[in-house]
Amino acid sequence: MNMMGLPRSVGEIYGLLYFSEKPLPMDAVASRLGISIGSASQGLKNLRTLKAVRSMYVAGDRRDHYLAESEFRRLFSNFMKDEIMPHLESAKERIRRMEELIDSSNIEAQNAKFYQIRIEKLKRLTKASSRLLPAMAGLLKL
Amino acid sequence: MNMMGLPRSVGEIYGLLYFSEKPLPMDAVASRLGISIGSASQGLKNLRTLKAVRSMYVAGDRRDHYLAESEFRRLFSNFMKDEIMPHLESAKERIRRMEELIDSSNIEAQNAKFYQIRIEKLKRLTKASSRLLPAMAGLLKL
DNA sequence: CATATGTTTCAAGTAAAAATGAAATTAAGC
DNA sequence: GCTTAATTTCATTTTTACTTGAAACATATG
Repeated sequence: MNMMGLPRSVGEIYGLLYFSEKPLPMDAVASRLGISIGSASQGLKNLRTLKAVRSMYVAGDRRDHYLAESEFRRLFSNFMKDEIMPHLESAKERIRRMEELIDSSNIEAQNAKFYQIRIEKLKRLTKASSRLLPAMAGLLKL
Repeated sequence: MNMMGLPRSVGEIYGLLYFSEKPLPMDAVASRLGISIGSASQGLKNLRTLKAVRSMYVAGDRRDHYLAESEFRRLFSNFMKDEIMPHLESAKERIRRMEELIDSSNIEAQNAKFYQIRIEKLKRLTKASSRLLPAMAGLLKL
């Protein structure tokens, strides 16, 4: 979770649900972890957005009950699609703009050459990432 | 850098050096980025630890001069080796201890079964990660 | 060796992120 | 449609992370 840029508490919520056979209502999560229901609500919202948990109906109980997505392969591929890929695309866009800037401004030939080489490396990196990262999800045969 | 758990300023230092043909002394980095020399010193220390920059001697100048490592493949594999792999190992260790705990404590058979399945998934994840992540560095032919 | 220049360290200050708690909103059950 | 339980939202507080600046340390040079 830390790697995914989420607070510790969100990791704790996921961990609790991952090791719970029954779906848990929010108040149980909050009291078990000793956090406020406000935090629990926000944390669960984050996890729902990532599709790392889903809420389900439990007969005879008004409360939402939460269940962890336990297929890491699916977690990973969702995260890739929703978080990493958009970043990569915006990186590509920024690199493109940088390139234009260098072409249009009158930088000395030697410096321009250097910048172009560095930009080329960045382009190769983003390209390789776009290729490799989605492939990884496929390789994760868990 | 964010993904690697480093502050923005460290990313800025690396970015500046990445696009500098000449190695830069610390005070140039600090003044160019508008940060204190204390921050610059710490940031460069971080980057040196990651082998993302190296300092070099420049004739006739007492100051250390810094140059960015521009091979992403090398950056990636260093990061993998020094930061990711140790984490993975400690994760494996924690999983092992969890397993022992379940075996030794008298949990009802049905629950124990559930925990074992979840732990099995974690083990497969760490195993796959140990296999895939280093392989990625090799695939990064940039 | 003394001085000046460059660098690191770290306590204190500042900024950013996360948690709380209570008010607002939603919706279930009667 | 009213009541009440459940949940969300958000201003405030708390915590954590980052930056600064000054002192300590290191090292080159005369």
